[in-house]
Amino acid sequence: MLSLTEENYLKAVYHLSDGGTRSVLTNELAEAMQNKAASVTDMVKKLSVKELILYERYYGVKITLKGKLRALEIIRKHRLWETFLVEKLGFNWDEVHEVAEQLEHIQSPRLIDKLDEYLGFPTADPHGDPIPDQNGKLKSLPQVALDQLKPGSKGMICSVNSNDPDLLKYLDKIGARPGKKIEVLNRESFDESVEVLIEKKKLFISKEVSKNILLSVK
Amino acid sequence: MLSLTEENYLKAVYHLSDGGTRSVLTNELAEAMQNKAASVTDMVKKLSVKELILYERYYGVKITLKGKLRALEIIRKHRLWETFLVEKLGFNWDEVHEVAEQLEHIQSPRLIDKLDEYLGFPTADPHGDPIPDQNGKLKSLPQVALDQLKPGSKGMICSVNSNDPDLLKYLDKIGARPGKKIEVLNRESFDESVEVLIEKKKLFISKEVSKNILLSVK
DNA sequence: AATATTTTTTAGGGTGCTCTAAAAAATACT
DNA sequence: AGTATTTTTTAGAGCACCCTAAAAAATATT
Repeated sequence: MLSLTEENYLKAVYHLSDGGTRSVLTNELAEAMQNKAASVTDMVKKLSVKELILYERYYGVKITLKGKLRALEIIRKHRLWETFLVEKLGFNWDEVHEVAEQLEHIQSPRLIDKLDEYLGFPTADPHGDPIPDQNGKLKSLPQVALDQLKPGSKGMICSVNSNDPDLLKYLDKIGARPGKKIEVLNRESFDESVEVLIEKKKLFISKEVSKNILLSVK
Repeated sequence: MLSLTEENYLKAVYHLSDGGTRSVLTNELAEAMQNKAASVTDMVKKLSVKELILYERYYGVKITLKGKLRALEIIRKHRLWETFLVEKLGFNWDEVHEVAEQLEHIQSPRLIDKLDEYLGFPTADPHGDPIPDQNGKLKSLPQVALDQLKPGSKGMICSVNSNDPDLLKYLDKIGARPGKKIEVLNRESFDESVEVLIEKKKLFISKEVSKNILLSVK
């Protein structure tokens, strides 16, 4: 049984390590959790006793298989709740993150499986992020960030790599939602902004923003 | 902003005082919260500073209007979630209490209003208990416990005054669910058990159980 | 390579909620 | 009324999670 705080730390480790690929440093985790480094050191020791992460003094942490599965359970809940909020309750996709952060900690395997069924076993949440199944399996297509694509490329927005409400509102306003087709027209050399075509409308997207838009390309 | 613990204490005070009618003693609250009396004393001091209850040393606590409204918000959330679990997710009415105890603490007025709307603004939860509206108003009909009724009386089960899963399962098994019509046939003098008719079936209900079945009678 | 800087850890402390043991107040008993 | 019992409160302490300040280790600079 993990405390709410432990769950949040574990999730942060998972995300910061890109799903267990990289090691995560103490200060990164402190930044993400909005805590001081000293507090992080305490917590990672706790999680490492529980074998959810591997902790080596001065070298940060790696998530274990056990920890990864536990983190994926939480992410599964988060993304199912987000889907529920948008699909059933009529929330906008840019308004659900905060509430889902609370709902993801509800403890009841039955609830989450029933919710999954009620939603028709969705494989992606409203932001396009894949929803892990009961076993923690992710159905993820390869994704490329918009700032990596050459002019001429076409693809579909499949996820937005941010929870910043302002960014999400902005993307919503310009029509850059998951599921939308997008074509890269041109890249300006002076600021690396990119000109794209979304639903027959031309628009410019800054380098900063384009890094957060993930596409699937054929 | 109340902590999870404060919310639970406040709710207990509301329930134990029958909605603010009676005073609640420290030991009652300790029993209800499964804590020691000393811990209760600490907490009631906190809640009384926040003006949610009136606390007088050695004489227990009374809930204030402010406290009552706050408690009703939590109860509203609890009952709306229970309704959701039964109506939408297909839970049985005897399986929802525990999960609703968690869900009731989710902080998001928008969520709860949307949920209310999604459920069609229900006025009673699956146990027949009234759901407070946004202003804390309860739409409650006068209710009588089954053990108070004379043979010959007819009524409808409108709520079951217990969260004991075993009792709820038992009532579910014998068909004594909220909404069911019921007629009192006879009362046995030796053990005060009562013979009733539910959906054309005769059955005996013990004194203990009959105290927890609340009816509305014409 | 020695020194300066940055990162991380340790040490010690604070708050929220819980406990036990002892003291104080209220209540019950003779 | 005076004593015994029950209830409640106070005092002091523990655990989870957070902090600051100082020490230790790693890294960067000259």
